[in-house]
Amino acid sequence: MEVDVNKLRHSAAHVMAEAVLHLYPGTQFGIGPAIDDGFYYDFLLPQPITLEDLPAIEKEMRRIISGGHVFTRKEISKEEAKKLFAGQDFKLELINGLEEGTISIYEQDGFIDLCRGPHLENTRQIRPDCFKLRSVAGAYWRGDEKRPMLTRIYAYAFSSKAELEAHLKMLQEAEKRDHRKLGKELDLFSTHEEAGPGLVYWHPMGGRFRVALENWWREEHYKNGYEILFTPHIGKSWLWQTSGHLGFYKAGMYSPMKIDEDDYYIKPMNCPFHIMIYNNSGHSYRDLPLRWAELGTVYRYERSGTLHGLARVRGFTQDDAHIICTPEQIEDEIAEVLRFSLFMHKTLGFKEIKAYLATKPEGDGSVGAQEMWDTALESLRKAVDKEGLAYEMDEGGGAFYGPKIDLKIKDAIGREWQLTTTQFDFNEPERFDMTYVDAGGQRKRPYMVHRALLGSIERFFGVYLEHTAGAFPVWLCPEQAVVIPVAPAFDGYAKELCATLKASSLRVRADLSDSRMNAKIREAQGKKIPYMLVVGQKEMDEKTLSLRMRDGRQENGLTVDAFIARVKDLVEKKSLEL
RNA sequence: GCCCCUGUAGCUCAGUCGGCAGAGCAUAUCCAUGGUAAGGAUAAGGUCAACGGUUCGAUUCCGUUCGGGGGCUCCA
Repeated sequence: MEVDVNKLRHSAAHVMAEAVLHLYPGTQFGIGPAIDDGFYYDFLLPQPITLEDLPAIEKEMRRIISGGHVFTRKEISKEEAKKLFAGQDFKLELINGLEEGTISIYEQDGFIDLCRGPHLENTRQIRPDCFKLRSVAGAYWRGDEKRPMLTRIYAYAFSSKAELEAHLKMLQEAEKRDHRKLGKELDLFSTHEEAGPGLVYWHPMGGRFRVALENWWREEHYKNGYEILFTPHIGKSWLWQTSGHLGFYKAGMYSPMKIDEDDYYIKPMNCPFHIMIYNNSGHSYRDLPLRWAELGTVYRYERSGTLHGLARVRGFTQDDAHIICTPEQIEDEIAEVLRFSLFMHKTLGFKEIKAYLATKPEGDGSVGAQEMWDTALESLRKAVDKEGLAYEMDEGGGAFYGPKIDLKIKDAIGREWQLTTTQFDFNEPERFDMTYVDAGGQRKRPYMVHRALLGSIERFFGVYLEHTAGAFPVWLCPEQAVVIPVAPAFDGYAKELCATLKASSLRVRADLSDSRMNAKIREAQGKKIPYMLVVGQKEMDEKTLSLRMRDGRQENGLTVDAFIARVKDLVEKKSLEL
């Protein structure tokens, strides 16, 4: 029988709480909700527990489940609830936050928990083989780091064993694709604790990928009416004071360095520099829109515990741009950014893309007239509609300085990643007094929009490594081909072939090491090189090559020209095929 | 930053219930005339993350620091 997976997860969480209480009397209970792939429960335990304690909890859960206990709901008064949960400080706090008349409790096997429900009818409906305790983690009570740290136990749970197994398999696949692992295996990048954690070193092969990507990025930006800027890495405190960053972003910035009595800060963002260029001269409405892009490397303080491979680092290069335009232009400009972003994602092979629209935060901390927020939001909404994008609203999720729209892509194994972000800025144009002269000779305040399409080059590289499992499309491959002679006697022809291909701008190398051909093929397969060009007597005589592709397909007797033409065509089209 | 786990050769990992540290891959040298995912031999390679403590003796036990991993918070 089909059971509601959310009910199941939530019910299993209660069972886990009961099991934990049996094994660790005196435990205080936090909350235990259902999540995307299972559930968790937060506890304040009388003693620390580790991964090794999970099997015992799981066993106790199975014992409880097999008891066939009924989940019963009861509605009680606030007063009763307080009595019932006496000594459970977290529960009492929750109860205090609830309205009288809305308090319900659920009981199974004598274990009572404060809960809105709904739940399954019987513990037996939780199949013993469709959940699995995953991990222990610290989690602050109500996500607030000033509150006590509870112990959270995570679990996977699905309505069937098959689904659980499929999920575990996906996780295994994710582990294989882990960009940190692939980065090491393919010798693409590294970080060095002794030289500073969270700072990325791009190795030669990672560098080739980056150059190919950035060259394309620049080309497309010029095609799309952008200009490319280069700005300094540090700026005097005046700049950050004026922009407001020293007020609202100080925690993300590094301590200043002193140069000739002035404090200079390394940049966490590129925007103030772009504004300096804007304010360097007067502007007419005829100049607008201005689209100014920069692959700008910024540095931001991230707490040590949050650093993660290429996904969260302390120095990264944003594919940043600022669009400065008139109110009349804003709608077209936003639509254009979205269109450009979708074009890039699709070229890179991402098919599913979703938008998230964040609106004005509650309270009076935000800047900009209500009218500007409304115009901006309207343009964002129209743009997503125009592109036929699915979107979700994030009410109150915008920054204090403007609404934003983020795009998330789905990768090859179904995970979502945020790459593109587009944010209105009602703050800096004001603070820097940016103006243009309109058709009537009036000085007006322009709109400014920040946008990053790939987000940061570092994070994008990480995401793309996981998406492709390291098997990049030919146009982005650090090494597109490797020439493999079947024996040392053919090294000469291999070198000659390699030189010819290089002359045609292919990224290629000849493997003249003293390994045997089989080992060379294995090595090239491991590096996910798309083409292995095997050459021996026959190829040397005929001036051809034997082509082995990384997907295992093979074509013999290809002429050199035919091969070059084929690769050039794929590169030209940014094809995802081999 | 906080909670839990963790740190042995370039990489992946054994191991020492406290007694001078091991394998495979990679590297170097030599042998090998080889046709689509590992040919063979030899050698070299580690102050067992750092610092402090307990001990006759610590890589092993304890503590601190610094990394790494899973989370919390934040975000590109």
